[in-house]
Amino acid sequence: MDRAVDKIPRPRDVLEARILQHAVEAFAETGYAGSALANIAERAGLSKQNLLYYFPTKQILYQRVLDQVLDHWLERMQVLADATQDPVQLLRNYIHAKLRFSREHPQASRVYAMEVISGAPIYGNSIRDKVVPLLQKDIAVFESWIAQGKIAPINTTHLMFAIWAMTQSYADFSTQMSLVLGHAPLNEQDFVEAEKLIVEIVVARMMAH
Amino acid sequence: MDRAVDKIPRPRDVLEARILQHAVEAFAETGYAGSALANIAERAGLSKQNLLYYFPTKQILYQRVLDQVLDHWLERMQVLADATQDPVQLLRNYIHAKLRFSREHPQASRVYAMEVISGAPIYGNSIRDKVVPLLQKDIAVFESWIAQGKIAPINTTHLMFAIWAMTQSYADFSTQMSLVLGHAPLNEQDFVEAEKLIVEIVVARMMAH
DNA sequence: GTCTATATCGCGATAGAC
DNA sequence: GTCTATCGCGATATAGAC
Repeated sequence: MDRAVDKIPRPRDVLEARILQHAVEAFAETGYAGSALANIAERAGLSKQNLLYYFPTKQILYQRVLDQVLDHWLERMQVLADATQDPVQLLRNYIHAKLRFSREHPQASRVYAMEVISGAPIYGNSIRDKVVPLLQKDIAVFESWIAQGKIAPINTTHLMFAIWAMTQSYADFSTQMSLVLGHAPLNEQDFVEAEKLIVEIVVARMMAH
Repeated sequence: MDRAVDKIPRPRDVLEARILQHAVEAFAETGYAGSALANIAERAGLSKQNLLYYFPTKQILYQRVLDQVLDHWLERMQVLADATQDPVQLLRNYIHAKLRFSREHPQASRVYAMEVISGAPIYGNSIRDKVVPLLQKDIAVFESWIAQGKIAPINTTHLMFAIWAMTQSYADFSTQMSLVLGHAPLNEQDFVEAEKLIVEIVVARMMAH
């Protein structure tokens, strides 16, 4: 019976969600050490002391932020699991999904990127346990396609790195891209062009013989 | 006459260089706000107060670090300027040079990446004045190749973004790559495989008709 | 759960002797 | 140029009233 009640969002849940949302923004803009709890609390509309009631330490808040980022991302990246479609279409869907995430949640991508660039001092264990197995699963899918002769042989691990890098960069390096393109922020057309190019160069190699 | 004397590295120059070197490492590991001057000074073997004699403020030190990173990088990236070679070989050289930089100076790449991801709050003007013109010049080279019918038509700007992202990621995301590959740090063979794949997928598209 | 008040600390930066 | 000493600030975190 308690379970039934738990399904209704209590004030605590919505408040925690609001704090987490503003924490993502802050960490993306100024990093872990550069973000002040007082500033995050102010954005979320409560006192710093009150924020510490919900998240006892800064590090716990940070880990919860990354948990949410990762859960959200992993949920959206299950595209390759659908084995009913052909490789090219699956890869299109995969690139599309990853680019959409970069467009719709750039701050989430940036917080994760900064953690990895810093050597993942806090979140390394979770990356090893949650992200790496998923990447390896996707790499295994590529391998099976090659074994079945559906695509040309290729180094699947580095292909995955390449796809990851190209899609991720439209969130992480959007500042630099905007300076090159002459407008900010990146718009829908930029992402359409990006997807077109990434799909093209990846598919061109996959179909090569 | 004074000039002749200046060519001999004075103690000040070598000390500043040593400080900058350790500052790059610190900023790459913990970011701007997360790095303490006392820690950088300790790495370099002098007192915090003494460090502040050479670099009056933390921000000045940080900008000098980025200046050095960029100068070094721009110097190495003049590959496309050589118009005597054919496009494919030039592009190979370009990718090779950028990957070498990621391998030999990963910390430099990471400091720059974190600054860009954060929205370039401190170094944005320098990026606009020094990096963007260079990228646009390289993009113009691609355009000329297309105009001359040497390579297949393609969105050159996003092709540049793609090459940048793929090569850059071998410095910035090496922590995650090491977890996937099962060994750290990345070794020479990893970079050979990376270069092979990046060249393949880019060239495959360039030669497509 | 939210508030006021405060403890405790590390940081960047400065002053001044030598 | 290097040293000792210290200022002033902002940070995380805690204590306790309501």
